Amino acid sequence: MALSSLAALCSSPPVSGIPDSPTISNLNGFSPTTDNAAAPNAFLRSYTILNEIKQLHCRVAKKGPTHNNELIAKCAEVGTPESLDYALKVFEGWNEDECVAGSLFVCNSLIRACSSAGLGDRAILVFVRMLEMGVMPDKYTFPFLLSACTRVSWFGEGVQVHGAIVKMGFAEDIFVANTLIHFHFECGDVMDGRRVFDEMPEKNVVSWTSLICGYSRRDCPKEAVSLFFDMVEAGVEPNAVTMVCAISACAKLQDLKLGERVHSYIGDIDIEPNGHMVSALVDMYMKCGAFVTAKRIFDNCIERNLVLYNTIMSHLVKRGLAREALAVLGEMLEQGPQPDRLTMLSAISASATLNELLFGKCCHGYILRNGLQEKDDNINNAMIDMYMKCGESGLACTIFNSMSNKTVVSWNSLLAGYVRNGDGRSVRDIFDEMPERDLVSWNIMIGALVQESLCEEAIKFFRMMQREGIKADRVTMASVASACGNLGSLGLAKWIYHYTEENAIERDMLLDTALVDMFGRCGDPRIAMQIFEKMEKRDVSSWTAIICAMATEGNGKQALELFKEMLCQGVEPDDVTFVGLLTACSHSGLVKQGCQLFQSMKEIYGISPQVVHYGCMVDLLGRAGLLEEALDFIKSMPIEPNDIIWGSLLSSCRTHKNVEMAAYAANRIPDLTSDRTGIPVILSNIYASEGKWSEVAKVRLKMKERGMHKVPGSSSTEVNGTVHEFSSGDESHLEISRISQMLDEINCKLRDAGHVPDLRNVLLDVDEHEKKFLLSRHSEKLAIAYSLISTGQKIPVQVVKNLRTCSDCHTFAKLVSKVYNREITIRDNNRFHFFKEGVCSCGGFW
DNA sequence: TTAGGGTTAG
Repeated sequence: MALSSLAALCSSPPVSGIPDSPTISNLNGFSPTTDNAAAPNAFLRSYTILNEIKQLHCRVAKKGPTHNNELIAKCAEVGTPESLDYALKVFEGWNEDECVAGSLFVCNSLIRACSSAGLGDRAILVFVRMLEMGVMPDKYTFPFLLSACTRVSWFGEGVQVHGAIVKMGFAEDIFVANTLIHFHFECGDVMDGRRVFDEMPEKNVVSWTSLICGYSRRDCPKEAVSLFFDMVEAGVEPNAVTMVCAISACAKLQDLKLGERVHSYIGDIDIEPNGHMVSALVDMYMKCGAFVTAKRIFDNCIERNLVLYNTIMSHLVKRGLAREALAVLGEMLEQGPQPDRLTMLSAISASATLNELLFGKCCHGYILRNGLQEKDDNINNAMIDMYMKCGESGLACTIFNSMSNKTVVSWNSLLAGYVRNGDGRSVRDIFDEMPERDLVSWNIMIGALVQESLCEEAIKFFRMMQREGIKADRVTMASVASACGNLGSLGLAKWIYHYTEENAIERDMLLDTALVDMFGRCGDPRIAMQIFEKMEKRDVSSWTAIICAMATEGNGKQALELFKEMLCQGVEPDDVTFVGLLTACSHSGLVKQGCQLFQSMKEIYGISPQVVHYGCMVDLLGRAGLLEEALDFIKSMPIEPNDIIWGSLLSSCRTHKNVEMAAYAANRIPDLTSDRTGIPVILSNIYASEGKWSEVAKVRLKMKERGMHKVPGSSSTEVNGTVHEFSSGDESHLEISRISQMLDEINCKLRDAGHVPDLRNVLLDVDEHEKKFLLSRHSEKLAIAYSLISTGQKIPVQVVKNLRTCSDCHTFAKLVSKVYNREITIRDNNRFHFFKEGVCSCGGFW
């Protein structure tokens, strides 16, 4: 469809770069071209009246000044800026002789015309001038005048007008009071507006409607709908305008049931739905998620006006149905009405979603030819976004630089574009350069840092944002939760959760899913489950997050149960769901179930396994000790196994102490220098644990030659909000003597309980006594000992380790949990271990 | 004479 619309959208084919400059034909303000083509009758009428004005002007010149009143009234009737300018000039030249009967009518007409044309300041000038000339305003003057004040946001002047109304005794006039309600609500003075309504001796449908509309527009849609029912109760019958206001309030509340209830009144009171009402209904049903009803109302409406088209288009784009939105645009281009700036806003947005650069450029051309960008910064902002999404940062910058009024949205669009296109340096420069930063700017930066896995930096930015007094929202908190999940700090996770509750941050599926994921990764699957269970709506990401939370906990059975429930609820799994499921099986030794799931991925769900899924399978078989099967699986893979696959097999060889296969796997890794997986370290550890020190020396020499270093083991634990970090054999902690004493006490108790240290975990060629000492000072042991001496009996010990925990530390933690009756959690670089009463949740699968 | 629908960036 996009291409068929191109011809209609472009008067000339687009060229590379920015299309031609605008050419707006202008004939005394009336353009006989496209602008008036949609409303030929209105145009002809205006044109006829303009001719009449010209004739009148000739007569005035001949007959003298008294005909000026007639001239002004005619110009006001035309209502264009040019005719009004002319009328105002004539009005300025008024003298006292011309204050004849009928001048009040002329003044009122002129004020009304200026107000309608958006020339509120002129309307007020006319009012001042009429007072100077001694023409006394009447009850018709004030609604026009207040309306003018409202339109140009001259609230101070409006309040003075209110004073004049009271003094002159027009306050009880129903028309004047209705306009006052509207005026005060538009100013934001809800209380004053309400007072006017309450004090009215007599109210009509317009009074109620003004109040309902006022509350709705002032972000009090609940009150608006409640007033609608009060009005019905009071026996005042709603009209079409009331219905539009009430429907619009339901749309703001996104309350489908309420919307349907209000909608039903249209039938009850037998109002013929007009264009305004249809647009409001379509908008309401779309905002309430009733897409089918909205579409049906749109399809059934024969006389589709501009606003209706714009409403449906913007919602289609928001729902990701960009092609359908462009199909609606195609209909408009064929049948009218002519697209305006809001149509083009949606069209640009659709082009951006679809990556349709050519179509986006055509929209740009149309916008320039019709001068739509001149009065609307949003259009330029949307075009910056569109060009950025299409990867054309140069064109986006050209528009940005050409803008005389760059708003924070323009800067944010540019910033988000650079984040998307991966230019990290520019991102920071732009952020620092921004004259003003709002919530969205900070969200873009925090999101970008999380995307780049710079999670500590993301948390720092969040703190900076708080210091600057910017209040976080659900988007901020979802990014922060994601950062925290990567860091694995349960203390921070709890703080983040508490922060969202304390600050009443609006919760949605995105934030809830991020919180579930965060608690899963930070080792509290119980809280993850509590949040998940309370979620009203869950998509595939939410289900995947809870499945992964169960997987890291080692609760494979529950992960599989959740998967079943997810399928029952009609949610289709994706590739990430299967990573969670296969990991869950792997961590729980559910080999058979894992193999079945892997099989079903392609056969039932049509998802082709990627290298990550093959990695999970190698892990699943390897952990269960099925090393030969794992090797056969690798050999049968349809894709080339990478270092992660071989690294996974290597890890299993370490656990199950198969040195020969480890050497075989290590030799399959094409380039040991691409050390993302710590493969040489694992290999040297395997040799060391078997006492093959000459092999260890060879691997370490290779590592040294290639400039690679073993990452030292380090564990951290959080005590009273402070993170304490320990490396292996670390003696730098201020309380090291107490920690050592505690470790000695623990070791005695464990020895009494029959524990024999597994010295194969000491990867250095030293004597047995030294080995025992080194083993007793592994970083996780130091962290556990410190936590035991610094926290109360009931507080669980939480340790995060950067590498995989060794078998001796694992046994140590199990026994400590029993002897000291304390729950211990260790999150290593692979999974969680929950120790309680001498048992670990991993069941030996690590 | 008064009151009404659609708005870009994370």
